[in-house]
Amino acid sequence: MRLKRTSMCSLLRGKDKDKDVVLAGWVKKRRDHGGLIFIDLGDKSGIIQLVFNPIIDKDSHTQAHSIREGWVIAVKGKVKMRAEDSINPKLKTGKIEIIVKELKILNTSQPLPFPIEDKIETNEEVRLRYRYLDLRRPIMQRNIYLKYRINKQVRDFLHKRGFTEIETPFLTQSTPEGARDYLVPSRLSPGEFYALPQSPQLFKQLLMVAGFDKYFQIVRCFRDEDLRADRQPEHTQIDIELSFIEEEDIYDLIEKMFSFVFNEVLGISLETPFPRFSYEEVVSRYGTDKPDIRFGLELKNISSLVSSCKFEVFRKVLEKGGKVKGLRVPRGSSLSRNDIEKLIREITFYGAKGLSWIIFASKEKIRSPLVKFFSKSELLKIVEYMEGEEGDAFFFIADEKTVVNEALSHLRLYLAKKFHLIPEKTHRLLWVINFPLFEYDKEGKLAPCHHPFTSPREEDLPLLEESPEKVKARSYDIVMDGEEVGGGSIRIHRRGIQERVLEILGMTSLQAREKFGFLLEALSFGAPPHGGIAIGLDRLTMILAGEKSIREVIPFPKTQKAVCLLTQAPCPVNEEQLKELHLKVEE
RNA sequence: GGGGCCGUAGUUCAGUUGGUUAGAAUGCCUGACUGUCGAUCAGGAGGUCGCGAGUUCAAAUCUCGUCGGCCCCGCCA
Repeated sequence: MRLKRTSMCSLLRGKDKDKDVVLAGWVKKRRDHGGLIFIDLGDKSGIIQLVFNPIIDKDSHTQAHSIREGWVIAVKGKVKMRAEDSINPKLKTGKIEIIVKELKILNTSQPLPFPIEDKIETNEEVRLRYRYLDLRRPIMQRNIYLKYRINKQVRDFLHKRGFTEIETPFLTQSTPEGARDYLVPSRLSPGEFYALPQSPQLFKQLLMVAGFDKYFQIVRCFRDEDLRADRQPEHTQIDIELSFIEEEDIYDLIEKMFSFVFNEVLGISLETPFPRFSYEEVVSRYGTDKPDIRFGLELKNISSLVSSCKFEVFRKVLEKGGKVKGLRVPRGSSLSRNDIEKLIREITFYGAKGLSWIIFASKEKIRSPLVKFFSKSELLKIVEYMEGEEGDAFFFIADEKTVVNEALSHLRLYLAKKFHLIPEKTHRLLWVINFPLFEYDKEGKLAPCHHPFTSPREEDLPLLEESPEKVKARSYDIVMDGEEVGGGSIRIHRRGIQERVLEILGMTSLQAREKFGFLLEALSFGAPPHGGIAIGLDRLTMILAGEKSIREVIPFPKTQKAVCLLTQAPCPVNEEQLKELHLKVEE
């Protein structure tokens, strides 16, 4: 006989007393007193206590002895108020319990490899192998629901504003630049491959040419690059593109969208507009293009202060065109030599060769390796320039510009965590704008800062020829709590400029036509001015969930070696499959 | 490609200078128990010390290699 559930476990309350109900779910806990048996029954709503009493129903009580954690059962019973002294304030359903009259065991379970609860110390390896159990934990359910709610609010918001969700292909063409592509061999075209999209970039531009005007898609993107805590081979993007717009339209739209979503999902109201910083400014003040501005510790350039000092390290760096920058740690004078050694180790990963420091306990008590090279008044001058007070510590790095910035921005974050300077549950969003259009890569080649379809600023067009590195892009990043959560640009919509940019990037017109011919052609058929943005849904969810890894908000993520521990993908395939695809595997 | 941390019972960990039968907590199994909610009490089972080789009278422990997980650099237009 079938028991059809009448309520979710955790939705019952005192007002339901004396009701007959049917509940179904997982056995979370069993407390067997021989006579009475208590079982905590749980589902996605939460848990409720069942009471098995041999006097009420001998059969179910006998069966309940054999029930174990993780089993799936359905029960029919009556909602009863608990006695005053046996109320459990920890449960939403703690004032009531279900007196079981009938029990049906729907499934048994092996003993669980780890407890289904929030605070577990289990290895991630084990969690990933049994991901379906890991996902049963309330915190994981919360994360997945959170992502869904964000997803849903974004859709609602964009829908209300006249956007249309349009799909784009997953089997598409490999692009020469950017990240490595995931390739898919073609059976029907021997020796040829599709690529999984790194983003729907070109297709959404084509949709603008097609006149759809306002497009969005919540879409998977693929990149075959090495993984990190905030990077997975496939991630989900909120992809947006509009026609006949400018930067301000995007800022306005996205600020409204974030405000709406934050308010609907978390009840947080955001201050708009978000502050805007130029690329140059954030790099100078924070050493990175994705600063966390929830705390200070800003970088200061002391190059001019030390340009003629006795300290050779500083002088030589400056002679070679490098920089000396530093930051002030309020009340940092408590740092020990050991702590400082640790800081030095931290920055060496970023290529910094050394760290200079001043421990400014008081005007009389200054500890620093620089005392050998600087007079006391010179040191005080530096402290004054850094706006220091007694009890502060100061750290300086001298090197070429990028090393100084990267090392100091890392140091800044490290110290902020160490001194608990980052306010919890506070979010700060900002725009980074005025990026250069190009930058030089390691081989000294010009590469796009954003991507090769980004429009240069109109007024910089003349610079494109003589000094392309000075051209500013019409691109923008949105940064939240030190994470880049999105970025986009106004695109090039005129064929001539697009051809010119590809040429500057070192592509012959033949190569350009081969790879992007369809785009160039599309631009020549009345492409409207257009632009857009892509928001990283996983990163956004991660931050809002307060998680440190993107894997915590992706139901079935991959390990650092891009392996799925649950399914064991990737795996070898048989000869026949390879043959069909015209592939041979090299030993 | 490189650096760091880690791998011992189902799980989380301890394991001293290389030395007896590798321990603890929790989980699991059996039994007792009518108001528990971290139930309690009594008893019990459970180990390829990731894998391989080497050094040694003797290896969880030392060496080399290898596999796997995490963090990071490179990479990620």
